[in-house]
Amino acid sequence: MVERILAAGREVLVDDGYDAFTTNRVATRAGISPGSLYQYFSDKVAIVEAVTDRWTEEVSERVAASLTERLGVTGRPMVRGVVDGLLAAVESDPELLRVVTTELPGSRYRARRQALRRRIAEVTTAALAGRGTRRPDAATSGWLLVVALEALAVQWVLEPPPARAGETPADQRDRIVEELTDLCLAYLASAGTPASSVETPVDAPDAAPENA
Amino acid sequence: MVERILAAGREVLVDDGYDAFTTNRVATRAGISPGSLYQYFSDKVAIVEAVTDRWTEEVSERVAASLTERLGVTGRPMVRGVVDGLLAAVESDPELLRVVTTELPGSRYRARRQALRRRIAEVTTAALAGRGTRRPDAATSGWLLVVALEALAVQWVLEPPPARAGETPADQRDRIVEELTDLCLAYLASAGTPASSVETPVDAPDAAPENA
Amino acid sequence: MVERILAAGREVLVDDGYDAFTTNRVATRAGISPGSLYQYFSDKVAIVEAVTDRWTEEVSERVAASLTERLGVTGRPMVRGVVDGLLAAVESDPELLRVVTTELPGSRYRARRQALRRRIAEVTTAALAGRGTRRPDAATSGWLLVVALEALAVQWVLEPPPARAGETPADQRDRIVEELTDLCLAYLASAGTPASSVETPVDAPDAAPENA
Amino acid sequence: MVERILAAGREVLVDDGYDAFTTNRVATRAGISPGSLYQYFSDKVAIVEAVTDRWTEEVSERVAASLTERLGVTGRPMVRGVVDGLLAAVESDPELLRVVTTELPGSRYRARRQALRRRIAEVTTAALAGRGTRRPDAATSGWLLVVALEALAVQWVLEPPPARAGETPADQRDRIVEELTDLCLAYLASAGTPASSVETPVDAPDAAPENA
DNA sequence: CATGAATGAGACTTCATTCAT
DNA sequence: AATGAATGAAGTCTCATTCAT
Repeated sequence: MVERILAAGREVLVDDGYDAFTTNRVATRAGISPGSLYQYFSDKVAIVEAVTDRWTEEVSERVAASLTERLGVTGRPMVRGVVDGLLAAVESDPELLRVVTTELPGSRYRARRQALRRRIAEVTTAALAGRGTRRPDAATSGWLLVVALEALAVQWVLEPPPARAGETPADQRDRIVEELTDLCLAYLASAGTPASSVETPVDAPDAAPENA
Repeated sequence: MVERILAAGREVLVDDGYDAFTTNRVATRAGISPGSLYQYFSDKVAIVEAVTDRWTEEVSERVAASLTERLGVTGRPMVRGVVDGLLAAVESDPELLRVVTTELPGSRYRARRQALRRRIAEVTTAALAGRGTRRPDAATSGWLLVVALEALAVQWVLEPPPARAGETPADQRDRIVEELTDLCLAYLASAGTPASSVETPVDAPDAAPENA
Repeated sequence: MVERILAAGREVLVDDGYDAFTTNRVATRAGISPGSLYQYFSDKVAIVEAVTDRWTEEVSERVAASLTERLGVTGRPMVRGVVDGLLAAVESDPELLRVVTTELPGSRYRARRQALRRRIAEVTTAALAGRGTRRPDAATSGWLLVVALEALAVQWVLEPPPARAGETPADQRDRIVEELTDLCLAYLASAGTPASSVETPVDAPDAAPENA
Repeated sequence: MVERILAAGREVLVDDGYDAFTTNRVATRAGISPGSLYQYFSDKVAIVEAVTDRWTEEVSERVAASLTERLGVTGRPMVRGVVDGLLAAVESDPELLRVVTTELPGSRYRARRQALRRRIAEVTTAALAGRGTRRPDAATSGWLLVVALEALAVQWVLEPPPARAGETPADQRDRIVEELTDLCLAYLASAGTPASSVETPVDAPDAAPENA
C-alpha cells in the first residue's frame, strides 16, 4: 500500500508537477481514499519526501555501485568510471530528476537534497583524492569538481547539447563522458597558481595557448 | 509604489519563501492594501516575475559590464575577467539568487530563467570563443564550460567551500577565481580525445600524471 | 445533503434575492461548511440552476398533468382546463416564481427559461390547435395566446388584481379563469382581418360593437 | 456631464449587461474619472435608476403622445391606435428594453418598473374604458388587457414570431397590430360569464365554434 | 484498517467608494 | 470641480486534514 502511494506520488509529481501535487489527486491516482494516506504518512510533505528519498537512494546506490565496480582501476579509466557512474546515476529517472531539481521548493526539501549532494561529494572526492595532482588545495578542488560534475550530469539529462550530425545518442553520451573526463584530468593536472602569485599573476607562462 | 511592492515582494520571497508569497502578505509587507497590488500588477505571478526580472537585468548587466570592461584583454587575464564577472554578477543579490535557483517552481518561471541562461551562455562562449584551444567540438565545449561555470558561481555564493585557516573572504574569492580560471584554461588547452579513440581509448598516454 | 443545499439555496433566493445569493450564505443557511457545496455542485451557478431546474420541472409536470387529465374534453371546458392548468402550474411556488421571473439575470439563465417557455408553448398551442377558429395565421395566434397567457398567469400569482368586495380568493381565481377563457375563445372566434384589408382597413364593419 | 454619464451607463448596460455594470467601466466609457461619478450620483444604483428613468419617461411620453394624437377617434381605429402606441413606445430602445425586462434584478429596481406599468395601465384602461363592452368587471378587464398587451408588446420587440414568407417587417408589424386589436375587441365584445354560471358552467352554448 | 464526506482556514481577486491633491 | 490612487470588505473556490462509520 505504501508502494501504491509512492508510485502514485511519483506519477503525479512527474505528470502534473508539484503545484498539482494534492493529496486528493495522489489518492485518486493510487486508487485509494484520501483518508488512507494518513495511515501511512503523517503529512503531504512526508509523501513527497518519501518519493524523493527513494529516488535519492537509487541515485546514491548507483554512484556507489559504479565506484566499487572499479575499485582497482586507476588513471584515466578510473576518472572515466566516476564520470560514467555519475551520469548513470542521474539517468535513473530523468523525469523525477527534473521535478526534484527544478520544481520542488528548496525551502521545504533542502535538507534531503543536501544530504544527497554530500554523499555524492564524499564518494567522488574520495575517488579523485588519491589521484596525482598538482592542485594545491584538495578541499577546494574537490568542491569544484563535484559541483561542476553534478551540474553537468544533471544538465546532460535535462537539456543535453545538440548532438553532432549523424551521431547516435549512445555515441554522444560516450563523447560527453570523455569531455567530462578531460575536464577533470586537465584541471587536476594543471598547476594551481601558488598562493604568492595570486596577488600579482604573471600571465605569460600559464596563459592559454594562443592558438599556437 | 511599484517600488514598494517590488521591495516587499523581494522581502517576502527572501524571508518567507515562495510558498508564503501570498498577495496579502506582500501587501501587508508593503504597508498597502491588497487591492492596490492590482493597480500595478495583473497577477500574483506578475509580481514574482517583476521581482525576478529586475534581478535578472541586474545580473545580465553585470556580466555584460565586466566583459566590455576587458574588451582588449586576452590570455589568462581575459578568462579571469569572464570568471570574475560571472561571480560578480551572481553576487549581486545572494538571497534572491537562492530563491530564484532553488525556490521558484520551474514549471511556471522556466522561460525567464532560460532566457537569462541563454544570455549568459552567449556572452561567455563569445568571450571564450577566440581562445586558442585544442578542443574538437566548440559547441560541446561551450555548453560544458557555461554549465560548469554557472553552477560554480551560484554554489560559490550559496554554499562556498570552507575557507583556509586565516583566509579572508576576499582572499578566498580571489583564490576561487583562479581555480575557475585554471579549470577553463586547462580544459581548453587539453587535447580532446580524437573521435577514433573514443571507441577504444588508450589510457596510458593521456592518463592523469600519477603523481610523478 | 443535496437536498439541504437546494432548500437553502431556494430560501436565500426567495428571502434575500439573487444579489445576496453568495456561497457562504447558502452554506450557512444549510448549516454546512462552504467547502461542502463544492462536493455536490461545481459552481455557484450550478446551484442556482439546480434550484430553478427543480422548479421548472415541477411547473412542466403540472402543465402536462392538467392537460392529460382532460384529454377527452373539448369546447370551452377544454380551454378552461388549459387555463386552469397554467395557473395551477405557476402557483406551485409563488415566491420562487417571483425570483425566476424578476430577479435572475437573463443573460446567465436565459437558456433554462426559454426551454420552459418553449415546452409550455408546445403543449398549449397543441391543446388550442384543433379548436375551430377563424384566425388566419395559426403560428401568430399561438404565439399571441401563449405570451398573453403566460404573462397573465404569472401576474395573477405575483400581483393579482384587487378582488371584488366580499369575494374569496378561490372565487376570484375561478373568475379569472373564466376571464382568461373568454379571452382565448373570443379571440379565436373572432375573424382575423383578411390580408387584403390590412393595408387599407375599413373600420366600420369589424369595429367594436359601439355599446349596441 | 450628467449626460455623458447616462449615455455611458446606457451603453455599458446594453453592451456588457448588468453584471458588468461597474462604476469603473461606466467612468471609462464616459471618459471621466470614477470619482467624478459621485459628484453627480450618490450611488451606483442611482446611475442605473437615472438611466432607466430616462427610458421610462421616453416610453411614457410615447404612450401618452399616441393617445392624445387620437383623442377624437373611436371604434376600432381608437383601439388600434392604443395598440400601435404601445408598440411604438416599447420600440423606442429595444436594447435597453431587454436589459430592463430581463437583466435588472427586480428586488432593487422593482419600484421604477411598477410605476411605469401603473402609468401605462392608467392611460390604457382610460382609453379602453368608454368602449362599449359586455364585460362585467371593468377593473379585472383592464388589468387583463394591460398585462396581456404589455407582455405582447415587449415580446414583439424582443422575440417576435416568425414572419410569413415574403412579408416585410413593416407588414408583419401591421399584422400584429391588427391581431392585438382583434384580441382586445373580441375580448371586450364577448359576454363575461355571469357570476351565477361560474359555479356550474354550461359548456355547450358558449363553447368555441367547433370548426363548424 | 479503510473510507470519503465534511470541514474551514485562507488564497486570489474585484469593485464601490473615498479623499488628498 | 475633477482626479485617480488607494482602500478594504467581501466573494468564490481549493485543499490538507479529520472522524464517524
